[in-house]
Amino acid sequence: MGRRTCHYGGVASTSASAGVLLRHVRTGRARSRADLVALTGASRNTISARVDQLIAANLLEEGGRGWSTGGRPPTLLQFNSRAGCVLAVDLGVTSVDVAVTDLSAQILGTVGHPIDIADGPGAVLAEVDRLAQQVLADVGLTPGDVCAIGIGVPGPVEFPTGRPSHPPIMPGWHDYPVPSAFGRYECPVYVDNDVNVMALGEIGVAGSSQDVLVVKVGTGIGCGVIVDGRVYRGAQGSAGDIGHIHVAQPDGRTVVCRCGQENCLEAIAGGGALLRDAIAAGLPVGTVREVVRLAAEGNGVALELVRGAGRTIGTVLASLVNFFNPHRIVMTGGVAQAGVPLLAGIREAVYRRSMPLAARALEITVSEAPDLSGRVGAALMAIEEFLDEESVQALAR
Amino acid sequence: MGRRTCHYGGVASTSASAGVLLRHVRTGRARSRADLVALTGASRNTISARVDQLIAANLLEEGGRGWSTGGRPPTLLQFNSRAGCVLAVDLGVTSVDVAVTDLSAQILGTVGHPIDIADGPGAVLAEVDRLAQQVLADVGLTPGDVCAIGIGVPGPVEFPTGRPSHPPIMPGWHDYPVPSAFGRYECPVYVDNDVNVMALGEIGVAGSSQDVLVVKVGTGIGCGVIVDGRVYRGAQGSAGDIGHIHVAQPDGRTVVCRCGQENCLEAIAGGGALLRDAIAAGLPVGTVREVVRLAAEGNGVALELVRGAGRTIGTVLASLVNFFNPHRIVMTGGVAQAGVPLLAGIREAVYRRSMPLAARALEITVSEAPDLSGRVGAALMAIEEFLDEESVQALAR
DNA sequence: GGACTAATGGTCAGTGGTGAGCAAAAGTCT
DNA sequence: AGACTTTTGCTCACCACTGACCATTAGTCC
Repeated sequence: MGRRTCHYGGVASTSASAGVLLRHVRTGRARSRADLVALTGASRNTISARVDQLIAANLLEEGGRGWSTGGRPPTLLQFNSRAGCVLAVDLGVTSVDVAVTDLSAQILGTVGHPIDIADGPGAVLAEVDRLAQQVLADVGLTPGDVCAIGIGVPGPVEFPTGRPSHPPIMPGWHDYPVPSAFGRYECPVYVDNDVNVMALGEIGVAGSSQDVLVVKVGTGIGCGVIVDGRVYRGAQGSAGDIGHIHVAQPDGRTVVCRCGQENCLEAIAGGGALLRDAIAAGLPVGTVREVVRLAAEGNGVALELVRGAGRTIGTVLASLVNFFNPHRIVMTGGVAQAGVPLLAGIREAVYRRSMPLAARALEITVSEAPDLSGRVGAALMAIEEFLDEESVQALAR
Repeated sequence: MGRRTCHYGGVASTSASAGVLLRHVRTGRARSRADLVALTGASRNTISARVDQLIAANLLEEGGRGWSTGGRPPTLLQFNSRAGCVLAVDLGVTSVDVAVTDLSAQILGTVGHPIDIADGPGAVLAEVDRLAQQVLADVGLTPGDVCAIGIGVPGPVEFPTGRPSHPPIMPGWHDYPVPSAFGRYECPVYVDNDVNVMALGEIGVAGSSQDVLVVKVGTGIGCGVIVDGRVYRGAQGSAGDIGHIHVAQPDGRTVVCRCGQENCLEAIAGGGALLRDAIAAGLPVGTVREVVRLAAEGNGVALELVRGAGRTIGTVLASLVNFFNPHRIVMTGGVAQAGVPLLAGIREAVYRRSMPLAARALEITVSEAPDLSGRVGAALMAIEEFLDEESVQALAR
């Protein structure tokens, strides 16, 4: 999601734009026109007119009456999440997942396929398109029903244009105009870094104006930074790149990272490192997923490996907690599926080394569906951006 | 400065509020009405009316004609920085500096005095008031001329109320309503953490919408975090508290910090540590200031100590650069007066351990006046907040 | 049933910003 | 000198939002 600036001037500056109203209803902050009046401070008049517009546009529905608080009960408003659908693409290094969701990011159908990101944008995006057609057909929809497309890719992206920007692990993708590959859907295409996308998925429909870190532990380690409910990107768009932060090994060991540096966080505690250490410990595993499963089954060695990774990640997060003082940290990605042992290691390190003021109220959790957050986040990104543009159009009418 | 939210609705939502126009002129982004039209997108009509209001309020002045670009030359607009004055207070642990500045944060007069912050708010603020009266008299102004007061204090502050919040090194100050001590000035009083205040001073008149870290190395080490030109505070307002981030000592030594933890950044590389190490190395010094002076004079031992501190700070900053990807890092505080050797150590560590994408364009500098940035920042905070409130009033008329 | 209350709809004058159009001022370019 | 350009001032129709007012609806409370 792009940094949303305050629109001064122009059509979008209205005190209660259609997009804002929609967001209030979608997030459940508002259930009636009266709620919207209270939330936005706009006049009943304005709200009424806008809500009528949104109902006419089929984006809102009236849904019966609510509880009375002494007088006439409110007419409940509902977001019509079936007003359209979006394509959500979670592009990984070795696989891609494509989902069709409704406008509430509820997954209607999904399909995955192994790929090699290094095959380049042409081949990979053709495969994505094939999967999209397949999953659309599965749920009985056509390309014409797609309102927007959201794509998360494993590398930095110049968000406004949807072009990857010097991605280290996506050879051949630099500056490729990803949206152009979906021209035939005739709808907006939003592309962002997969971690940013996941972060959106974890904070839910944007709006919780909080400061959150979403840490993805997969093969590598990355972090989505949410400042006041919005994705923070930094100067070059590389904020949250915590995988190559230097970590001191207590035993003085040295591990060389794929980036060439020594003792990077992800070289010690990432999924690749976990697999390597599990094999070295004699566990019968061939993938990270298997290590995580062993830990989930209670295998002592696997448990200790995961917990150790958590501790290492926790030492880095402890520093970031002091610096960033987030409300919440959410763990996601493949390794996060291990759940409890990872969390235990992280909490151990964070609570030991962060300042009490910042750590006391800090919530550290694991994503409820680490394997889905990429798709859900991509869908949410597409929905949020789409509805904002839509709202401007609604106003223009 | 408080997190400035996007004002939807109400009087302040105008596309080009007086405060915004003023800021454009003050920062030099706009020099004429035409510039303001181009910058804000508002109509000529609106801009003209607003500028007239501001001129009537004596906040803007017309100042001759500018260069022609082919047609009629613009009438230049100037901010009238003599329309009032502000009090800027830089409250330290062992001393306080009070300055009177004009509305451009130009210092008209200043005076300092040793204090002990532990004497509590009553005694200390009485002393501040005495100094304020003195410096006002020095420059021929009266309390009635003061438009606003800005105060930086060495601890966390609940900004909206101006009350310190569990400050670890300000015994007796918790929840004390600092602004109430300046009631007789009958003007708004803004209180914030000294590091946040300094950060404001370093980015200049707010508006450079950039992401910046302002690192203060005094007795302790703290960091002001600027996100998109605004102070970032985090969940409990303790963001930027990097002094107690854990640092691995290469030689395995252990240093106990005043906070009780081991190997905190400021216990190894703060001013106190620098003094301790300088004395241990046999240098004839009694204060941090003297160590810094020796380094400035080219003393080899002092130089190496400062550079070493820089390296240690740099290892922490390297992690933060990866995570935060700032445009710029500015060093300030007493130790930063050492300049080159400190910077050399920091750059050495940062460029070695940060990701190239984030480090390449990163600017690391030393404040131009580390000893003044507290006062200038406090003045700027007061001015910015005051002019924003003023602008709302101007609109109400 | 009657009084009260909250949610909503509709009307209408008032206000503030927009954008177009006209005019004047004060330069540059040929 | 005359054409052109840019900046600024002024007027006016237009539009969106506000706030006041009145009316209706559909509940609760007594």
